[in-house]
Amino acid sequence: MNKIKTKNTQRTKSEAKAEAILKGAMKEFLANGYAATSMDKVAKTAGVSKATVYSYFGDKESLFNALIQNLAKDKFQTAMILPESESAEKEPKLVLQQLATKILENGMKDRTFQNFIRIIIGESGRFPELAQAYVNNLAKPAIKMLTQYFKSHPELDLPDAEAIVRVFMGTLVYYMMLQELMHGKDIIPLESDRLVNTLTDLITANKGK
Amino acid sequence: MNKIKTKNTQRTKSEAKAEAILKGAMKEFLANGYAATSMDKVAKTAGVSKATVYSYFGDKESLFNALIQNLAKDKFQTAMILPESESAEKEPKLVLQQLATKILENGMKDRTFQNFIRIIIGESGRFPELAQAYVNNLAKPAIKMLTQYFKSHPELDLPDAEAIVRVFMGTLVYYMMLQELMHGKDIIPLESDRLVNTLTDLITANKGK
DNA sequence: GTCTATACATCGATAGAC
DNA sequence: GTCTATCGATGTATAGAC
Repeated sequence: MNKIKTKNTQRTKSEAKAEAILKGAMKEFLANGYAATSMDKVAKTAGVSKATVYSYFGDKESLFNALIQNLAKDKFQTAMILPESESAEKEPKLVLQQLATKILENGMKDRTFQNFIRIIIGESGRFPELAQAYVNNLAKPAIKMLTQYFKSHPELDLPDAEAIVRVFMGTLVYYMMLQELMHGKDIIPLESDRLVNTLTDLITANKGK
Repeated sequence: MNKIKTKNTQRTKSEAKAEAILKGAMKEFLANGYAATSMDKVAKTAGVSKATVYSYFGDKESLFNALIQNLAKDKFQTAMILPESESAEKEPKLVLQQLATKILENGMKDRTFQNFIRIIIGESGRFPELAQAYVNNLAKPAIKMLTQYFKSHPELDLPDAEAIVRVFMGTLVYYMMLQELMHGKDIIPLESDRLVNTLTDLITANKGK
């Protein structure tokens, strides 16, 4: 039991240091991108020596991989918002409006998340596995969840739920991308309410046949 | 006249060399990103010495700026496809289907264009002016053109043409991004025809009131 | 004007002290 | 295990020959 305790303490210490390194790596990589981030900077920001960084993560590429996989699996999982439990009884148009508004609100203000998206896309050519980690851990669950919602509301009369989900998500992502990531807010302004209203109207219009 | 001729010849030569440098810079920057591209590599790919590159473009940042602005203004302007002139007489649903299909076809196969998008987004935090050049020269004209089309078809009964355009473009861009840029093709497959059909159906459904 | 050669800083990674 | 010190390679940028 004493042995176990000691072991746990050691592991905790190690994990604490590994976490400090990951935290420093996050700040630097998200701010400067992969190539422009030096291991010296990561070590200094993490408060350890460069040799310690290497002893924990092997090399720069492995550290970057560990960081991004970690962010995709843990940190930004919360970016996916589920329709609340009471939503089953509410009007679909209202549920979708609230969902879209929440997604936009969360995404438009979170600079860290925006930098995460920037680096994932920017490095998706050179680190395809990291882009796929994003797809698997963030995009795919969100799509599945929304698809399930649409399929559970046959009164919406949507013949292709999977495709509708892409319209829904694509509209919101493209808006965040143009207005925030690409700094288009003042060049091509558009109120988010107009977008959300138009989008949810299109989906719930019911084609009146 | 002789003087002028000489001057023109000189300028042509200079411009030819500047073009060669830009061509080399394009290959390297689009393949490796900004930070990971060295001026040595650019010079070698362009077939000139490094000093010549610096004498033409000052420093690395200026060269990158010149290149991306050039690509946004000239090379990828063609990525924007106009509805054909006869389209005024055709069914809107058919026009939109053909337009969406064309946009997807052009975007999904063009690796150079995909790398251009990758670097624009990836560097949009550190080079906001370049992201805005993309918005001004590529996104904004496309949006304006489509908005004009929707406004000229009142029978579609679209209360907010600007917002509808964002839905249209966003759906297509998000699809290209997930399937191609982020290598999600095999993880979350979806036939482009289903997407295009669903999208154009939504817009032309006419709400049957 | 265009080249070669080089200055000077910083990179990723490791050896060796403790 | 974690540090300091340092290696060789490579980066941006420029000086000087022609």
